[in-house]
Amino acid sequence: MGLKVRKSRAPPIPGACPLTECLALLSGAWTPNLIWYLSGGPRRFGELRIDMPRISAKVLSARLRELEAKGVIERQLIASSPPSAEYALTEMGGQLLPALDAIARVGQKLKGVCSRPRRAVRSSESSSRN
Amino acid sequence: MGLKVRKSRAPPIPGACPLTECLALLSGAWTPNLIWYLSGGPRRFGELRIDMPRISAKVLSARLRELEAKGVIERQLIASSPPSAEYALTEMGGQLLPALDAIARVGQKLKGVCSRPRRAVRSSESSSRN
DNA sequence: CTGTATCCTGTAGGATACTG
DNA sequence: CAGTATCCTACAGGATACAG
Repeated sequence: MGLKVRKSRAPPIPGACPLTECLALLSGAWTPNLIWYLSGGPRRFGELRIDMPRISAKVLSARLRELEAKGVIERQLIASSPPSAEYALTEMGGQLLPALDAIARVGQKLKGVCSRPRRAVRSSESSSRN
Repeated sequence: MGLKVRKSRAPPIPGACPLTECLALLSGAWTPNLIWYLSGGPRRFGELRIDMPRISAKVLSARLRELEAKGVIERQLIASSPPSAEYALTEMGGQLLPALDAIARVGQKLKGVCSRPRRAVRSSESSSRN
């Protein structure tokens, strides 16, 4: 789809405009959405798969690794049974949100209405998961 | 390059988050930069090729057509010899700038410094081009 | 100069199957 | 549940050549 703000094979301009590098952080068709869904708080692998039904496990995994390597998100493995993993934006990742908000805002103005992800609290939030 | 916020084959989420549709406007590896360079005012085909040395004529042409079809930019053919064409952001296209600025701002904060495109006025600006 | 037409390649991402 | 490994395809984009 759209986001094709992805890691393009052909790097546009050497070191020209400031868009390039920042956009590189968002490369990958799913990356912006991924960050978007993490903006509401930590999220587990499986939950992200539900948030983005059409993403394949392979790609989700790859994007998460990339973003982790770039310092945009953090992974926390929870040793439990079944094992789970939580992903959350780092402080740096949070700095990307204003930009995504701006994009979303334009999207709203240009067409529809929508709000930041405020999904229900995880079902087992206050109960037990360990 | 980065944004690969491009036209992905696999549309992320059906109609979920507001990012998707707006990002679709920016699809294509060069699109964000293209809009960026047009933000400083009307620009000719050849000038854009200079702004983005590594883009191929084919792709530049394709992106321009797409953006024109989407109502983001306007094309003005100037019947002169040699013939020239000017591309400029439409009002709608201008609405995308805040978002791009936000992205650029984050890029700056995260790494370097850069400013909006303020290239020199076209050489023949005040001279003759009929 | 402003494009368009071909051809070709790299690679992002889906599907599926399997592991810890 | 949380991933990894393979395989495969679709398509974005570069190079080149040509056209108005």
